[in-house]
Amino acid sequence: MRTATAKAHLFDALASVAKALGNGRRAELVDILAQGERHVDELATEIGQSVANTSQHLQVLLGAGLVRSRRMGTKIFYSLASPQVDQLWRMMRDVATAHVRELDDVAAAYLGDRSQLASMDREELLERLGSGDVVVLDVRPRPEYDAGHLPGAINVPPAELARRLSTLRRDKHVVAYCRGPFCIYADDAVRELSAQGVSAHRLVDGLPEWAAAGLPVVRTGA
Amino acid sequence: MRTATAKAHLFDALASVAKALGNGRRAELVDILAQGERHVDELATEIGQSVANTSQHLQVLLGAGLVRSRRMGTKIFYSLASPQVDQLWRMMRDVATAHVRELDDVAAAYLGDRSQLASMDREELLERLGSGDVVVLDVRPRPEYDAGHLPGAINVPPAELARRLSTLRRDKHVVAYCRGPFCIYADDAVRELSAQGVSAHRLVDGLPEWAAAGLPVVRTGA
DNA sequence: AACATCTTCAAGTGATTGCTTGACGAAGCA
DNA sequence: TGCTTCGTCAAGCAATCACTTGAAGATGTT
Repeated sequence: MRTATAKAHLFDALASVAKALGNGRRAELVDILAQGERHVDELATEIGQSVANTSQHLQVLLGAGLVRSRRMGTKIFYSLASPQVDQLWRMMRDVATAHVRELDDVAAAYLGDRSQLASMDREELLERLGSGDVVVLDVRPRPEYDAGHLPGAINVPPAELARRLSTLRRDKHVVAYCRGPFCIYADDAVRELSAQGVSAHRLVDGLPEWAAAGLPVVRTGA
Repeated sequence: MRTATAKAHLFDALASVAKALGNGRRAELVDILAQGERHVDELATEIGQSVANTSQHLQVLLGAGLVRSRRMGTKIFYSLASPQVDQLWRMMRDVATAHVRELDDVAAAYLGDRSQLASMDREELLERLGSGDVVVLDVRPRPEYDAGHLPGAINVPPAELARRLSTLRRDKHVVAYCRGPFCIYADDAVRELSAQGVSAHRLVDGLPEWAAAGLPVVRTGA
């Protein structure tokens, strides 16, 4: 076939998207950027890597076209190139959940035992929001909350969990959410609240899934 | 964070799916397996690699849980682990189409200029199928046709194109399809037919997209 | 202009990847 | 039992990857 190498190049180009996503640190970055734009320094802290290494991972994502960057003063903010990328990331997670052998084990090792953790899905939360006896807790870093959160949600960043949970009113039912199904922040909040005798549930999904379902999202600035 | 490495392991596991897809040869394999199960020897020929190398790529896909294998006599057949994997592959292609810079160029280098090529989408084909003046041509290797094809489609494997196209009846309108948007077989057929003065169109998508749209598919054996 | 902050770049490292070659294992057939 | 076919395994090699360290750019502030 005259075009054998051309065909190879084409499929290499198609696979380049997966190649860019095919690294744990870059997957973490995409998971964070699915919440909204962040600058390099924050991202480096979030994924526990050096700024230089984080920057290089971001260059790889940039090269594959999965993210954009824009400069704001000395900081450079990265964001997903489109909602399509978020959708791809979520589907990849679903496939991993369904098909990757060791996923249950490593998830349990990180998240702990969720079987004792009260959870709630979107439908139930929507119902109970109407009755007004529910407080929604956004357990993500401030910039992610600002970039978009559930209507009426209160932000309690993970770093402030211990300090602020005790000040929460105890007469209402608490539903906590964070980044998504593999994010531990809401788990921690629910465990802490339950230990204090507060009725608390974990929303099974995070903000990206809520937004992808076409449900309303509030932006702090706007 | 006590769980920093546990978190890393979790995201490594999630990224393992993308890692498995992140190679051009493996992407080709998935694209072929999306048509139906095939054995190693055929797959090696299709992607133009040695059997040993193809086998190793298949082991990687197997390790990530993206494919299954079953032995039939001396042959071992591989297939996608679930329709979800096909869906992921299609979404990845879409993201690449939208975001990978050089994709247009490498696609053009392999596929040639499609702007002069008459094409037809699913809706139009469905309409015209009712009127009965259309012949549907399945331009894929025989095993893929057998694994599932459009109702009433005639199989003309790529290797037999030149020999069989001239025998086709010329009083009907021909619509050719193959594996999907980046498959060249239908292009070749349409070009050849057009050169012979036969009215021919290329279905914009392939069989997997047809099946994913919930449209009827016929299996040869059943 | 000098300095501080944030990010990228460049070079170097050990580990992994993609391919080759040749040997080995498993099933079917003579 | 020996032969054939089909696929995997093992070793080896060049190329790439993920991370580190230290220097260099770019912007904003003093």
